[in-house]
Amino acid sequence: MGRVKIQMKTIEDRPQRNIAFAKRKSGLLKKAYEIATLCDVPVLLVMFSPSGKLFLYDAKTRIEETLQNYLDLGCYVPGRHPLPDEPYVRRWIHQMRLESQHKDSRENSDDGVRHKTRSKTIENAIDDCNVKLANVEQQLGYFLKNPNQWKSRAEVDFQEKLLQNTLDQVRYRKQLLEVESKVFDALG
Amino acid sequence: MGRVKIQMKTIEDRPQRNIAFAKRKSGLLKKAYEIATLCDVPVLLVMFSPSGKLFLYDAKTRIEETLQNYLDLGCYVPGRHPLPDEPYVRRWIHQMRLESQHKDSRENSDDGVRHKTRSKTIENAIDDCNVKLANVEQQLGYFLKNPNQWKSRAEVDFQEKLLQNTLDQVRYRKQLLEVESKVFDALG
DNA sequence: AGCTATTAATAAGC
DNA sequence: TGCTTATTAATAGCT
Repeated sequence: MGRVKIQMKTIEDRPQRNIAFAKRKSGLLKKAYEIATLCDVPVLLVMFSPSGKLFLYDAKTRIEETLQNYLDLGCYVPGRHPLPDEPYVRRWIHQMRLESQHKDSRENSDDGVRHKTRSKTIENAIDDCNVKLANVEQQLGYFLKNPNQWKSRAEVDFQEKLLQNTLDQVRYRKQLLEVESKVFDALG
Repeated sequence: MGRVKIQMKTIEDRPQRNIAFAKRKSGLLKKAYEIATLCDVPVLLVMFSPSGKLFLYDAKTRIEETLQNYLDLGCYVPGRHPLPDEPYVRRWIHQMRLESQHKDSRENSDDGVRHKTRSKTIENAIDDCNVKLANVEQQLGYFLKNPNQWKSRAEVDFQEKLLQNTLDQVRYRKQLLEVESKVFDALG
């Protein structure tokens, strides 16, 4: 939508490409904001400029908003405020999860076919998934807690193995779902 | 850009909201594709429909392409670590984000030369950390707000993609460290 | 899922 | 870097 129609291929001229990125970046961010606002849905947008700079848009969910507020109010600057009440946060997160589950079970209008009636097998698979989730959270927590240790080779190796392990678990989960899905379709 | 101008607030009528989402989703995906193509930049777009269905657009990053060959499977390492401490993690993320913003305000080169000239410096390693930070934050946020959505195949796929991405980044970090190490040895 | 009247984004130019 | 404007592109309301 400019003076001329342009071809959809990489703009060779670097300065021109940077200009196009700058213009379209703001347009894309605006569109992301608009759909998130109008439709009340979570949206995440990650872009890198031609020079490698990171640009993020993250339409916050209630959970993140409230958690962020909680942190901003009392716990942002280390040492300036009492330590955060972690048990409270955990209870609260748990509550939000329950509400989210309830919400999901009520709404099903977009694609109609998302989940058929759930079998016992799939119920068990969900339990299994929750166990994996806890495991993943543990590992991710370790990963997040030790940013300073990314400096040494040994620790990077360790992080790599942890992540590989987690990835393997997710892939295993996917395999399970594929098999279960086939069985479920065959039976129903 | 319709018959009338609309207010930027959540559309209350559910069917209308779903229609708006469907239309704008395709528009946003197209825009994401266009900026990725025209400007040759990595773009990741994640959306959830009003009913919770996942939509993804992921233009391959250069880093992922480079590391595509680097895929040798690691071994199983069971992790025994304390539970993640969300408040601490979020404080840390917030702090890193502020530092990153401050850093960005000092630099404004967007000319596509940064990668080459600074590829082996500590400063670049810090940039790399900031990229990791953003991704890890998204992962943590996803884990926190979508634990119950691991039921569907699409979302497990998404988890896999996120984890693979993080793993690739750690491996990239390892490569950097190896190069730096060699340079250091060569100089001293 | 298609169709237009409109509004919105943006390619060039300044 | 940012503003202007001729054009193209997206989309709100209808069908």
